[in-house]
Amino acid sequence: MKRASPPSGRPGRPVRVADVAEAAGVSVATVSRTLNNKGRVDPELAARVRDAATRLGYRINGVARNLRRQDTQVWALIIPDINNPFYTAVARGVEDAAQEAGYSVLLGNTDEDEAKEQQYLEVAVQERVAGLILSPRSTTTDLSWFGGSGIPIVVVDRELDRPFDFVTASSYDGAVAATEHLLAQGWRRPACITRPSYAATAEQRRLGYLEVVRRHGLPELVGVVPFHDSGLDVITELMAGDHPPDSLLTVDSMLALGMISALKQLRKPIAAEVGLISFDDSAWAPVIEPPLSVIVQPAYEIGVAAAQLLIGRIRGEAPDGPQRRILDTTLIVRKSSGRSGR
Amino acid sequence: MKRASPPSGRPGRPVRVADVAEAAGVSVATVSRTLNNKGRVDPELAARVRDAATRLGYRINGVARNLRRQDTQVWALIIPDINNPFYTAVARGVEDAAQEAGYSVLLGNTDEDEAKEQQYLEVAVQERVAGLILSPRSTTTDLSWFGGSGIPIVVVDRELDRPFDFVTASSYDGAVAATEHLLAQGWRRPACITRPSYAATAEQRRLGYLEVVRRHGLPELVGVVPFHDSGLDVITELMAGDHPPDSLLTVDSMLALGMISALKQLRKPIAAEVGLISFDDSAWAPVIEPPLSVIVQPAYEIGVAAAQLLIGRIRGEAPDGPQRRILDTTLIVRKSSGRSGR
DNA sequence: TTGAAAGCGCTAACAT
DNA sequence: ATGTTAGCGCTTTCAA
Repeated sequence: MKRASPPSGRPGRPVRVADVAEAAGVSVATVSRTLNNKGRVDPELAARVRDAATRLGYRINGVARNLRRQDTQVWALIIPDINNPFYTAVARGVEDAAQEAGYSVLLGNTDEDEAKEQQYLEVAVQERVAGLILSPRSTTTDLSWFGGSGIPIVVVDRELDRPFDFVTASSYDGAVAATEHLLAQGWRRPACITRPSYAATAEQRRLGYLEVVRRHGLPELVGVVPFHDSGLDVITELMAGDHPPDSLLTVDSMLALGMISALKQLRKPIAAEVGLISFDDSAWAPVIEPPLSVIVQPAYEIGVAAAQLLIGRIRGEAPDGPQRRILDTTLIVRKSSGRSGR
Repeated sequence: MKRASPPSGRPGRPVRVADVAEAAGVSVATVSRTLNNKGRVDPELAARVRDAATRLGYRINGVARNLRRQDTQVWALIIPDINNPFYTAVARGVEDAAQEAGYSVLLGNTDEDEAKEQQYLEVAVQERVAGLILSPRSTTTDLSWFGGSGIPIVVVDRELDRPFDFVTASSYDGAVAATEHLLAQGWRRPACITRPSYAATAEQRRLGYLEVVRRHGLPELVGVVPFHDSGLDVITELMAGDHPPDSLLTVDSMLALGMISALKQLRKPIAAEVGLISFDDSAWAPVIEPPLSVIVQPAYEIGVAAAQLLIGRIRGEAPDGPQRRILDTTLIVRKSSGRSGR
């Protein structure tokens, strides 16, 4: 099969500025200036250039431009797992805002794996991305070597133990509100089903929960579920123990699903016998029976805010110190957290 | 705040091969050869080079490498919407396989918008990506101009009307199986709730459904729901009509959720009064009441297969003509499609 | 306003 | 085995 190639120019090879220049009868400098709308250029010449460019099907070589300009139009977005609906939404927010500002985004999933995380960071520097948006695996993720690259970083969702621009939702407040809501519904033994504490958000939620139960002199019931696990074992054990919880706060939607299916298996009807509320809303939450009460994080907006901070840094318009944007969570009361059938 | 910079080298600027060469007391060629494991190089010199590189914190400039090699390590993945769990899974498959083969992926969401799609295609050529994986908005998406770029393309999920490497699940067969399953359960008036026909998969599913109802001499009940709509209006109208369906086949999970919530509103209990089966499995499908019967597409595997085809093309190992990989769908019978309470 | 030419950082052909 | 150097395609001084 013959390889298609644009008219004129070197056969089988992409068209270059030089080809356009030749076709338009001008110098490469004029072509560059025209196509970039930089400096003054005679309207007539400009027209000839544009005409030649479209005629030849010229597409600028971004790699060469980037090398020359010492700059790229690409961001890296490194997150734990795009399959988690929360991160999916964050990614959309980032992507939409990036796109609008003329950037593209390289996506990396770390799967809570430190090696993968470092590998993606490596790619980010090598590709000389214009900026990085990172949701670190752990509060202690190593970015020391990355600092020297001069690439601006915005941390999302999970905080680092070093100061960076940072966007997240108020996990602590959300957990406090959720726990208090459970108590207001009449539950007396709420438990918090959470993730390993190296994830900053999970830890904040546990702390928020703890604050409330302590203040009320209630027992501290915490179940820690590894990532990529829905928590069946943990809840089964908790329920079988001497002091089973009467209600549950889960820190992500996967855990909520895990609890729903576990409680069904344990024949503990939700709302009737055990209250349930979870972080993160999703399309199915209002549809299931009983509808799931949730604390919503503005995930899309978190992504957008991160993008905006990054743009500020890239343009050098941002203030010197690290900036923080803590977005509010919202409590959406549906049926699962209520106390019915008693 | 002073900008951190690595020891030695030009202050405040990234370390280059030349800096490493100088520090190691060798030529740039030797540095390049060492770091790329190409050609023979004296072990002692190699050691000095590696030492200097790590000492200076050298990170290769991928942009320069790409320009020189006329090649990149990046793919573009252009899909309708990463928020759709099906595409999320495809993206993970692509990303994992890409990563393993040493590529990174640039993500673009088109939102079924032709302009955005063309814009991302433009970015892909400009960045001279090594390959493109595309789920086109429409069977007629214009790729004529893209062909000349020489960038290999693999089409996923939705077929194009022109021949390209293509990976999808057998939508037609899946729809046939689902519809037959509905009939086997005793339902007599299955309807197909689908998407606009320019999306090739939706069209295949409608056709599969049609084949079965025609063969059985049953009425053809089709509701077409625009993208980004859950179908409440369509189902309400269908149910209020003279010939309401007694069961539903939906072509994606968002539609399934739409039907579930619509049927609740219409007080038509699922399974008891109307059967439901949907394309695409999800984490919530087995958990809801009644558990949702589904036709599963191997979404992750579709992504992986697309990546493999792409790698074959890039390496020039693939056969000349376009290749097709049609992966099987699987029927998972749960409760929603059964006929209970009658 | 336009053009000539340097040079971004790297690899690879060529010379040693 | 090692070094020298051209050149990838572009932008941007600088000179005309």
